[in-house]
Amino acid sequence: MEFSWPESFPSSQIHEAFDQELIHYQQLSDTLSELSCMSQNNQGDLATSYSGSNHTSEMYANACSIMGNYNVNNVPHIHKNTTCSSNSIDRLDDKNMVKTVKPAKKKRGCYTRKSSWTSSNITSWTDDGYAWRKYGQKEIQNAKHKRNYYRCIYKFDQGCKATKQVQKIEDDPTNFKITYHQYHTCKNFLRPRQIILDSPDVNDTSILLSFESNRLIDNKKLDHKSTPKKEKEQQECFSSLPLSNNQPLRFDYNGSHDFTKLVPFEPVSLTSSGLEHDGSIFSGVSSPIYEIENILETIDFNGFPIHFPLY
DNA sequence: GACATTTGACCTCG
DNA sequence: CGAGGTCAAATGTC
Repeated sequence: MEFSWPESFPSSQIHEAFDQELIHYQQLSDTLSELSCMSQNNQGDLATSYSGSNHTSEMYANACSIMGNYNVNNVPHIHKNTTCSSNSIDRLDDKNMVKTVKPAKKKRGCYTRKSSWTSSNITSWTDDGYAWRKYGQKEIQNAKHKRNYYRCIYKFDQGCKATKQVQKIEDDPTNFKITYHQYHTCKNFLRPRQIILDSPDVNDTSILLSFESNRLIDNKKLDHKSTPKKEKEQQECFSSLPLSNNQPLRFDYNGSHDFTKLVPFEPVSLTSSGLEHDGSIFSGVSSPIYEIENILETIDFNGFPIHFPLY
Protein backbone atom coordinates (compact mmCIF):
# COMPACT_ATOMS: atom_id res chain seq x y z
CA MET A 1 0.00 0.00 0.00
CA GLU A 2 1.43 3.30 -1.04
CA PHE A 3 1.67 6.10 1.34
CA SER A 4 -0.41 9.13 0.56
CA TRP A 5 -0.33 12.50 2.13
CA PRO A 6 -3.23 13.30 4.34
CA GLU A 7 -5.89 15.40 2.78
CA SER A 8 -5.15 18.13 5.26
CA PHE A 9 -1.90 18.81 3.45
CA PRO A 10 -2.62 21.02 0.47
CA SER A 11 -0.84 19.52 -2.49
CA SER A 12 0.02 22.99 -3.73
CA GLN A 13 2.10 23.61 -0.63
CA ILE A 14 3.81 20.30 -0.99
CA HIS A 15 4.62 21.03 -4.61
CA GLU A 16 5.84 24.48 -3.82
CA ALA A 17 8.09 23.43 -1.00
CA PHE A 18 9.32 20.51 -2.99
CA ASP A 19 10.15 22.65 -5.97
CA GLN A 20 11.93 25.20 -3.84
CA GLU A 21 14.00 22.56 -2.21
CA LEU A 22 14.96 21.01 -5.49
CA ILE A 23 15.79 24.40 -6.96
CA HIS A 24 18.05 25.12 -4.02
CA TYR A 25 19.62 21.77 -4.42
CA GLN A 26 20.07 22.32 -8.11
CA GLN A 27 21.79 25.64 -7.52
CA LEU A 28 24.10 24.18 -4.96
CA SER A 29 24.73 21.15 -7.12
CA ASP A 30 25.80 23.39 -9.96
CA THR A 31 28.20 25.21 -7.69
CA LEU A 32 29.36 21.92 -6.31
CA SER A 33 29.89 20.56 -9.76
CA GLU A 34 32.11 23.48 -10.66
CA LEU A 35 34.01 23.16 -7.45
CA SER A 36 34.34 19.49 -8.07
CA CYS A 37 36.17 20.20 -11.29
CA MET A 38 38.38 22.65 -9.49
CA SER A 39 38.93 20.13 -6.80
CA GLN A 40 40.01 17.52 -9.29
CA ASN A 41 42.46 19.90 -10.84
CA ASN A 42 43.86 20.91 -7.52
CA GLN A 43 43.80 17.49 -6.00
CA GLY A 44 42.00 19.15 -3.19
CA ASP A 45 39.31 17.94 -1.01
CA LEU A 46 35.83 18.89 -1.93
CA ALA A 47 34.80 19.46 1.60
CA THR A 48 37.74 21.75 2.05
CA SER A 49 36.94 23.61 -1.11
CA TYR A 50 33.37 24.17 -0.27
CA SER A 51 32.39 24.22 3.29
CA GLY A 52 28.79 24.66 2.32
CA SER A 53 28.59 21.17 0.98
CA ASN A 54 26.95 19.97 4.09
CA HIS A 55 24.18 22.38 3.35
CA THR A 56 23.91 20.73 0.00
CA SER A 57 23.71 17.44 1.75
CA GLU A 58 20.94 18.74 3.84
CA MET A 59 19.11 20.15 0.88
CA TYR A 60 19.48 16.96 -0.96
CA ALA A 61 18.43 14.86 1.94
CA ASN A 62 15.42 16.98 2.48
CA ALA A 63 14.47 16.88 -1.15
CA CYS A 64 14.84 13.17 -1.11
CA SER A 65 12.81 13.05 2.00
CA ILE A 66 9.99 14.85 0.37
CA MET A 67 10.34 12.67 -2.64
CA GLY A 68 10.08 9.68 -0.47
CA ASN A 69 7.11 11.14 1.24
CA TYR A 70 5.31 12.13 -1.84
CA ASN A 71 4.20 10.05 -4.68
CA VAL A 72 6.83 10.75 -7.27
CA ASN A 73 4.36 10.23 -10.04
CA ASN A 74 2.49 13.26 -8.89
CA VAL A 75 5.49 15.50 -9.11
CA PRO A 76 6.29 16.35 -12.70
CA HIS A 77 9.61 18.05 -11.95
CA ILE A 78 11.29 15.14 -10.37
CA HIS A 79 14.09 13.39 -12.08
CA LYS A 80 12.83 9.91 -11.52
CA ASN A 81 16.21 8.32 -11.95
CA THR A 82 17.48 10.15 -8.96
CA THR A 83 18.70 7.76 -6.39
CA CYS A 84 18.48 9.29 -3.02
CA SER A 85 17.84 6.41 -0.78
CA SER A 86 17.37 2.73 -0.72
CA ASN A 87 13.78 3.45 -0.25
CA SER A 88 13.31 4.46 -3.80
CA ILE A 89 15.56 1.69 -4.90
CA ASP A 90 13.62 -0.85 -2.99
CA ARG A 91 10.41 0.36 -4.43
CA LEU A 92 11.75 0.14 -7.91
CA ASP A 93 12.82 -3.36 -7.21
CA ASP A 94 9.63 -4.37 -5.58
CA LYS A 95 8.12 -5.69 -8.75
CA ASN A 96 11.08 -7.83 -9.43
CA MET A 97 11.50 -8.90 -5.90
CA VAL A 98 11.48 -12.62 -5.52
CA LYS A 99 10.64 -14.19 -2.27
CA THR A 100 13.90 -15.21 -0.80
CA VAL A 101 14.44 -18.70 0.34
CA LYS A 102 14.66 -19.09 4.03
CA PRO A 103 18.33 -19.46 4.79
CA ALA A 104 19.49 -22.70 6.22
CA LYS A 105 19.93 -22.53 9.93
CA LYS A 106 23.43 -21.77 10.88
CA LYS A 107 25.13 -23.21 13.82
CA ARG A 108 24.28 -21.17 16.85
CA GLY A 109 26.40 -18.10 17.13
CA CYS A 110 27.89 -18.50 13.69
CA TYR A 111 27.58 -15.21 11.97
CA THR A 112 29.72 -12.66 10.32
CA ARG A 113 30.03 -9.34 12.02
CA LYS A 114 28.48 -6.51 10.13
CA SER A 115 30.31 -3.49 8.97
CA SER A 116 30.10 -0.60 11.32
CA TRP A 117 28.15 1.83 9.25
CA THR A 118 24.65 2.64 10.13
CA SER A 119 21.87 4.69 8.80
CA SER A 120 18.85 6.31 10.17
CA ASN A 121 15.73 8.21 9.52
CA ILE A 122 13.34 10.05 11.69
CA THR A 123 10.83 7.84 13.22
CA SER A 124 9.03 7.22 16.33
CA TRP A 125 11.37 4.95 18.14
CA THR A 126 8.97 2.09 17.92
CA ASP A 127 6.91 2.90 14.92
CA ASP A 128 8.90 3.63 11.82
CA GLY A 129 6.58 1.83 9.47
CA TYR A 130 8.30 -1.48 9.73
CA ALA A 131 7.67 -4.51 11.80
CA TRP A 132 10.54 -5.29 14.09
CA ARG A 133 11.19 -8.24 16.31
CA LYS A 134 13.39 -8.00 19.30
CA TYR A 135 16.08 -10.61 19.24
CA GLY A 136 18.42 -9.49 21.92
CA GLN A 137 19.26 -7.17 24.72
CA LYS A 138 22.71 -6.43 25.96
CA GLU A 139 24.39 -4.55 28.73
CA ILE A 140 26.73 -2.05 27.17
CA GLN A 141 29.83 -0.88 28.89
CA ASN A 142 29.67 2.67 30.16
CA ALA A 143 25.99 2.76 29.39
CA LYS A 144 23.37 2.91 32.05
CA HIS A 145 20.80 1.15 30.03
CA LYS A 146 20.71 -2.00 28.03
CA ARG A 147 20.81 -1.88 24.29
CA ASN A 148 17.92 -3.55 22.53
CA TYR A 149 18.38 -5.35 19.26
CA TYR A 150 15.66 -5.62 16.67
CA ARG A 151 15.49 -7.27 13.32
CA CYS A 152 12.92 -7.06 10.56
CA ILE A 153 10.24 -9.67 11.04
CA TYR A 154 10.64 -10.60 7.38
CA LYS A 155 14.20 -11.64 7.88
CA PHE A 156 13.40 -15.27 7.27
CA ASP A 157 10.43 -14.82 4.97
CA GLN A 158 12.16 -12.49 2.58
CA GLY A 159 15.71 -12.42 3.76
CA CYS A 160 15.43 -8.84 4.86
CA LYS A 161 18.61 -7.95 6.68
CA ALA A 162 17.46 -4.78 8.31
CA THR A 163 18.18 -4.49 11.98
CA LYS A 164 18.12 -1.67 14.42
CA GLN A 165 19.46 -0.99 17.85
CA VAL A 166 17.65 1.11 20.37
CA GLN A 167 19.42 2.48 23.36
CA LYS A 168 18.35 5.00 25.88
CA ILE A 169 20.72 7.91 26.29
CA GLU A 170 21.81 7.93 29.87
CA ASP A 171 22.41 11.61 30.32
CA ASP A 172 19.24 12.48 28.56
CA PRO A 173 16.48 10.12 29.56
CA THR A 174 14.13 11.67 27.07
CA ASN A 175 16.24 10.64 24.12
CA PHE A 176 16.90 7.35 22.49
CA LYS A 177 19.61 6.51 20.09
CA ILE A 178 18.42 4.38 17.24
CA THR A 179 20.94 2.87 14.90
CA TYR A 180 19.92 1.11 11.74
CA HIS A 181 21.97 -1.54 10.05
CA GLN A 182 21.40 -2.68 6.49
CA TYR A 183 18.28 -1.66 4.72
CA HIS A 184 14.97 -3.29 4.17
CA THR A 185 14.68 -5.58 1.23
CA CYS A 186 11.30 -6.78 2.30
CA LYS A 187 8.26 -5.55 0.47
CA ASN A 188 5.93 -5.76 3.36
CA PHE A 189 5.24 -2.62 5.23
CA LEU A 190 3.41 -2.71 8.45
CA ARG A 191 1.28 0.19 7.44
CA PRO A 192 1.68 3.65 6.14
CA ARG A 193 3.00 6.05 8.65
CA GLN A 194 0.27 7.88 10.38
CA ILE A 195 0.61 11.58 10.54
CA ILE A 196 -1.19 13.14 13.39
CA LEU A 197 -1.41 16.86 13.37
CA ASP A 198 -1.32 18.38 16.78
CA SER A 199 -1.12 21.84 15.40
CA PRO A 200 -4.44 23.62 15.24
CA ASP A 201 -3.40 24.95 11.90
CA VAL A 202 -3.66 21.96 9.64
CA ASN A 203 -2.21 23.93 6.79
CA ASP A 204 1.06 24.30 8.57
CA THR A 205 3.40 21.90 6.84
CA SER A 206 6.44 23.00 8.75
CA ILE A 207 6.77 19.67 10.45
CA LEU A 208 7.54 18.08 7.16
CA LEU A 209 9.25 20.82 5.31
CA SER A 210 11.52 22.45 7.79
CA PHE A 211 15.04 22.51 6.44
CA GLU A 212 16.76 24.23 9.24
CA SER A 213 19.52 22.54 11.10
CA ASN A 214 19.09 21.67 14.66
CA ARG A 215 22.51 22.88 15.50
CA LEU A 216 25.26 24.89 14.03
CA ILE A 217 27.75 23.15 11.89
CA ASP A 218 31.26 23.32 13.09
CA ASN A 219 33.55 23.27 10.11
CA LYS A 220 36.51 22.79 12.35
CA LYS A 221 35.35 19.32 12.98
CA LEU A 222 35.50 18.40 9.34
CA ASP A 223 37.76 15.50 8.77
CA HIS A 224 39.49 16.25 5.52
CA LYS A 225 41.34 13.00 5.44
CA SER A 226 38.56 10.68 4.56
CA THR A 227 39.88 7.32 3.55
CA PRO A 228 38.52 5.46 0.55
CA LYS A 229 37.08 2.92 2.95
CA LYS A 230 35.29 5.60 4.86
CA GLU A 231 33.99 7.06 1.65
CA LYS A 232 32.70 3.72 0.59
CA GLU A 233 31.01 3.18 3.90
CA GLN A 234 29.47 6.59 3.71
CA GLN A 235 28.27 5.97 0.22
CA GLU A 236 26.72 2.72 1.30
CA CYS A 237 25.41 4.52 4.24
CA PHE A 238 23.49 6.94 2.18
CA SER A 239 22.35 4.50 -0.40
CA SER A 240 20.96 2.47 2.39
CA LEU A 241 18.96 5.10 4.05
CA PRO A 242 15.86 3.51 5.28
CA LEU A 243 13.04 3.62 3.61
CA SER A 244 10.50 5.25 5.52
CA ASN A 245 8.33 6.16 2.63
CA ASN A 246 6.55 8.74 4.62
CA GLN A 247 8.91 10.12 7.17
CA PRO A 248 10.84 13.31 6.69
CA LEU A 249 14.58 13.21 6.94
CA ARG A 250 16.69 15.80 8.63
CA PHE A 251 20.40 15.61 8.85
CA ASP A 252 22.95 17.37 10.91
CA TYR A 253 26.62 17.13 10.51
CA ASN A 254 28.70 17.19 13.61
CA GLY A 255 31.99 15.89 12.35
CA SER A 256 31.74 12.45 13.78
CA HIS A 257 31.68 9.33 11.71
CA ASP A 258 28.59 7.97 13.28
CA PHE A 259 25.41 7.79 11.41
CA THR A 260 22.87 7.65 14.08
CA LYS A 261 19.98 9.53 15.40
CA LEU A 262 18.72 10.51 18.75
CA VAL A 263 15.06 10.58 19.28
CA PRO A 264 13.23 11.90 22.26
CA PHE A 265 11.29 9.53 24.28
CA GLU A 266 7.68 9.82 23.44
CA PRO A 267 5.02 7.46 24.66
CA VAL A 268 3.63 5.70 21.66
CA SER A 269 0.99 3.19 20.94
CA LEU A 270 2.73 -0.11 21.11
CA THR A 271 2.53 -3.04 18.84
CA SER A 272 3.42 -6.47 19.99
CA SER A 273 6.99 -5.54 19.44
CA GLY A 274 6.84 -2.58 21.72
CA LEU A 275 9.71 -1.50 23.83
CA GLU A 276 10.19 -1.18 27.47
CA HIS A 277 11.09 1.92 29.26
CA ASP A 278 12.70 1.17 32.55
CA GLY A 279 10.78 -2.01 32.65
CA SER A 280 7.46 -0.36 32.18
CA ILE A 281 5.36 -0.56 29.12
CA PHE A 282 4.17 2.77 27.93
CA SER A 283 1.16 3.41 25.87
CA GLY A 284 -0.30 6.45 24.29
CA VAL A 285 -0.35 8.30 21.03
CA SER A 286 2.75 9.41 19.27
CA SER A 287 3.19 12.99 18.34
CA PRO A 288 5.16 13.37 15.14
CA ILE A 289 5.45 17.07 15.67
CA TYR A 290 7.09 16.59 18.98
CA GLU A 291 9.39 14.02 17.56
CA ILE A 292 10.50 16.14 14.68
CA GLU A 293 10.95 19.27 16.65
CA ASN A 294 13.13 17.54 19.16
CA ILE A 295 15.05 15.32 16.85
CA LEU A 296 18.80 15.34 17.14
CA GLU A 297 20.84 13.55 14.59
CA THR A 298 24.49 13.12 13.88
CA ILE A 299 25.50 12.13 10.44
CA ASP A 300 28.82 12.19 8.81
CA PHE A 301 28.63 13.67 5.37
CA ASN A 302 32.33 13.96 4.99
CA GLY A 303 33.22 13.16 1.42
CA PHE A 304 29.61 12.51 0.76
CA PRO A 305 28.49 15.14 -1.72
CA ILE A 306 30.70 13.78 -4.47
CA HIS A 307 28.32 10.87 -4.68
CA PHE A 308 25.39 13.08 -5.36
CA PRO A 309 23.72 12.61 -8.68
CA LEU A 310 24.05 15.95 -10.36
CA TYR A 311 21.44 17.25 -12.70
C1' DG B 1 -1.09 -23.09 18.99
C1' DA B 2 1.14 -19.32 16.95
C1' DC B 3 3.83 -15.66 17.64
C1' DA B 4 6.66 -12.39 20.44
C1' DT B 5 9.98 -11.61 24.09
C1' DT B 6 13.54 -12.89 27.36
C1' DT B 7 17.92 -14.39 28.39
C1' DG B 8 22.06 -17.12 28.70
C1' DA B 9 25.26 -19.10 25.54
C1' DC B 10 28.19 -18.56 21.87
C1' DC B 11 30.68 -16.23 18.29
C1' DT B 12 33.62 -12.47 16.06
C1' DC B 13 36.60 -8.78 16.30
C1' DG B 14 39.79 -5.40 18.05
C1' DC C 1 40.42 -11.48 26.59
C1' DG C 2 36.59 -8.39 26.84
C1' DA C 3 32.91 -6.05 24.45
C1' DG C 4 29.41 -6.26 21.39
C1' DG C 5 26.22 -8.82 18.30
C1' DT C 6 23.43 -12.89 17.36
C1' DC C 7 21.31 -17.36 18.20
C1' DA C 8 17.89 -20.21 19.97
C1' DA C 9 15.61 -22.53 23.88
C1' DA C 10 12.56 -21.16 27.37
C1' DT C 11 8.92 -18.44 28.61
C1' DG C 12 5.11 -15.21 28.03
C1' DT C 13 1.04 -13.42 25.64
C1' DC C 14 -2.98 -13.47 22.86
